[in-house]
Amino acid sequence: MAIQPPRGTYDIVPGETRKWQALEALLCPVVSAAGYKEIRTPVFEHTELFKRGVGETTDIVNKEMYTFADKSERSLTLRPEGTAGVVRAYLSHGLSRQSPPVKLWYMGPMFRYERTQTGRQRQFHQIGIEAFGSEGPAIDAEVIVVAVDCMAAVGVKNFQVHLNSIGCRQCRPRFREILKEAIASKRQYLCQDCQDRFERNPLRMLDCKSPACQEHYQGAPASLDNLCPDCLSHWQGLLSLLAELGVAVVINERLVRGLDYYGRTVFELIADDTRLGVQSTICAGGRYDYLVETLGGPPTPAVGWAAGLERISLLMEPAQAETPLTFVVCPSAPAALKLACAVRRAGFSCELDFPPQGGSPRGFARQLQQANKTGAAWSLIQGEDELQGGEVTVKSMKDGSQARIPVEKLIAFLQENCRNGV
RNA sequence: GCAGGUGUCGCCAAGCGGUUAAGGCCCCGGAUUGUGGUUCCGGUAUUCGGGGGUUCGAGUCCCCUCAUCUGCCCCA
Repeated sequence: MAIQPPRGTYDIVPGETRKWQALEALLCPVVSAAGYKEIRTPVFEHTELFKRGVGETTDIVNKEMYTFADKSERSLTLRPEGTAGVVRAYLSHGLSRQSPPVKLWYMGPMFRYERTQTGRQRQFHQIGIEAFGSEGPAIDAEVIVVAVDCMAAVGVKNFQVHLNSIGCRQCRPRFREILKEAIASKRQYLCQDCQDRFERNPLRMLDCKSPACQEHYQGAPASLDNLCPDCLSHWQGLLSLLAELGVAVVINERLVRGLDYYGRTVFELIADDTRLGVQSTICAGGRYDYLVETLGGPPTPAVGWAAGLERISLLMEPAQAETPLTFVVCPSAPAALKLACAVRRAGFSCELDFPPQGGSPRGFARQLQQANKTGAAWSLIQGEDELQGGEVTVKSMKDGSQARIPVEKLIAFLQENCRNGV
């Protein structure tokens, strides 16, 4: 084939759209039940929003953004994640003046200029929730439980909840220094990336994938041991709430997260499944108490997460094909369409035959063959005879039994014999 | 940005320098112009991702390019 979609993008074709519809249908009730309201924001924003929101030092901003100038030379960027835009909208619409907490959810495409591989593409989809205005650990716990419930709703089972606290404005700078001091003597043995991180973002050293680096970090100080009293009590409060709620967590003091705006609680849902390729994180989030302020709003504590729908989709079974309930078999195109429309308006799905390109109308047997191919449960046969007498023959495609009834009784017949529409 | 793998019909796939490019599925048509699912018959690639080159001759060898996959980095 000559014509391809751009690298990293893909079409969701009819065989797969059902799965996506199912994903949305399954997830939406979970977040709604928890009181989150859907918000839809633009897929592109001012570049500056992401630079300030996500952080200048992050890879996302440095090398992964789809940035372009519009015809008025404004610098715009296809959103690489959802939180910055949601916070912007939250401020744009004065939602910060609503009684807290303000709880929002979103779902849609995100864009990151990366090399593609299993579980990673340039246009991908996320669902996420954000809770603004509550500081206590209870809202952290709720947010995490909603994530766990979402996985249950879509049938994803093999995952762990990794959890950590990386401290706040008070204690993080101090911890950063403690960490640097502890590592300083080993600095020359670290990988190049970690040597850079040492200056720019020391915490990121801790989740380096290099086994050699990890060796050197054995026994390195953990943020959990260096929390200020407030952060410590928040952390302990969260742990006991999650225990109370029966959410098993793995305390992972190496968990840091890539985005600058996180503080205190950070967590990831990590799946163990080869279908994800080398990827494993299906949902990630945390607290970002300074982001609203950073973007020009009032100081507002906030916590949320985003989950990758493609990755979740990889863990789900293929959806069942869609099949019409009935299929009209009739030599007269106008009569066939008329009958099909009547059936459809009564709430039953109905298909009929259309001649292929360059072909002549299909004969009786061929139309029945089409009916069979679509998987229809019933054929509504209206040949010359039936048309004459204002009748229709209803044939079960399952057992071949059939009955000839007046057309007026067709809807009643379907209502009686076919329970749930479809 | 880096490292490997792959690219022959809508899908799977043979072919590995020599006249007209297997096969299967799907699709289309017929056997069967009022009864499907089985079966049988027939049809569908001037062309092998694209461009150069080597050769009497290339899908088959070489070079470049594009796309795709897997991994690194990073992330959902």
